[in-house]
Amino acid sequence: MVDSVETRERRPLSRERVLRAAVELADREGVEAISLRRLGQELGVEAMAIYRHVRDKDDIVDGAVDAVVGEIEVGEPSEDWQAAMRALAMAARSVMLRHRWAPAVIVTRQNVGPAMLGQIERVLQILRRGGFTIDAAHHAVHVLGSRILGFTQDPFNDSAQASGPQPPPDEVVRAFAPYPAVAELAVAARHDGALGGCDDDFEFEFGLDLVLDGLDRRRASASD
Amino acid sequence: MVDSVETRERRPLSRERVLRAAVELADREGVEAISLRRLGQELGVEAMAIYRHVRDKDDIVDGAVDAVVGEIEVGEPSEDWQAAMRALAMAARSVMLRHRWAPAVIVTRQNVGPAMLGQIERVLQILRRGGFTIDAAHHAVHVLGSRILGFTQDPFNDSAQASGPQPPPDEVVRAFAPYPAVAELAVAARHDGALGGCDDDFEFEFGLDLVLDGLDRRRASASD
DNA sequence: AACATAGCCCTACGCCGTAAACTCGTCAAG
DNA sequence: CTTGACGAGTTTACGGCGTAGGGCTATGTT
Repeated sequence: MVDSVETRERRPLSRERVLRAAVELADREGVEAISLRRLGQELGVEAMAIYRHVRDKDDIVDGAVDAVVGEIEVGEPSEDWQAAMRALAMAARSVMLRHRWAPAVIVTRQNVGPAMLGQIERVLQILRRGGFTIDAAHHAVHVLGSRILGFTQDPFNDSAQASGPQPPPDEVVRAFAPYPAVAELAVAARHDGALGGCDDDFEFEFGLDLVLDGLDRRRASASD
Repeated sequence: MVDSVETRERRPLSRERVLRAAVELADREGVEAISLRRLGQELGVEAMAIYRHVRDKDDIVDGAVDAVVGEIEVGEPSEDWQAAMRALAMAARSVMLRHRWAPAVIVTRQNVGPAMLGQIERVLQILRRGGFTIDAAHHAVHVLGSRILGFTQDPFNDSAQASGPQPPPDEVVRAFAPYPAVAELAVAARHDGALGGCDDDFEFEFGLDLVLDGLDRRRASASD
């Protein structure tokens, strides 16, 4: 006897499948359209079934965002760091244009998924290979992240803000094992700032002055 | 006979009072805490009473955001445009630090309230007085807006995206009457870009190159 | 005195996220 | 062949959400 329709066409659910559906739904109808009932409907399943594969709704949204960030394609980076960063930025932009809901969501959440960490790693490697000091690279990530790349809300926020008992350096290194440049930065960032994290005020003024300088240089340019 | 408690201590509601309560509530418990029932509770009133003074919930959130933007204090701007912009940016930052929920919300919404328009107007005046061409000022607003000032998602988006029948220039001018520099820009922006609005791609690359240039100049600096 | 209006309340509807208990097919151990 | 555990999915229920629609009352106007 043949399998019933239900049995045949219901491939088992999975985190992957849930997140993919969430991204597609957000692409079609905006982030607000993401709800468990709606997602279940989209997947041919009751809403609560989704909880087998996902912690809660935030986990879905964070996961969808990280999936989008993961779409940013990475070729072998050019030798010239500016060219490499430019290529990465344009790749990021084209992805964000495919998923217009994503940037706004990224800004809202401070959660940093693996794909995002991977991109930060890539940026740091490009910069360090281009001759940036750790500090300079750190500031560069802040400036690039928020506006240009559409990700980052620095990953060390927790250790920085909490100011409670900080994990020992080697534990930090282990947590960031697959991301050596990020780990290097994480350790370096603990030595200076009073709280061991980023000095937000400094990063803000760094970016501000960078922009003001750049604008001054282009002040009189009239071409569009 | 004395007034009942209800009659005496219930000053009439007003849009002002609702928005102020919304800002305070968001400051205390985050934007998500803003709900009509909760707001009513906060104001000593049933939820539905709020609808007499406000269109809907989005109107409340947009209004709260604009109220926050309106908190940015503006002294007489310095002669030096860089100093003036720096002062404005720092003022904006200090306000945003008082209302940490605001920047993320601003990014989400493309609604531009009067306070926000007023700030854009101020920025444009500073820039034009500093010798910027209209075009250069336009690009500068884009670069400054999203990261540094925490507002702007350009105000001409509608006319740019819609690409339907555009209102005649004089109508645009009238809509922006209290904001002469904005109006000037709005008219200028219609002459060039294929769609009569901003060329998003250009703005993106402009900001990108500005940042890359600036970073290159600071590449080797080691101080934090 | 008659009525209009403003300001607020009440009820109800269809959404939402999620806790808890259920069903049911699969499969290994006895 | 029975039994029992287990995992995936379902069902039900709860409290909260935005808001449409209508009702009540106090005040002001004529």
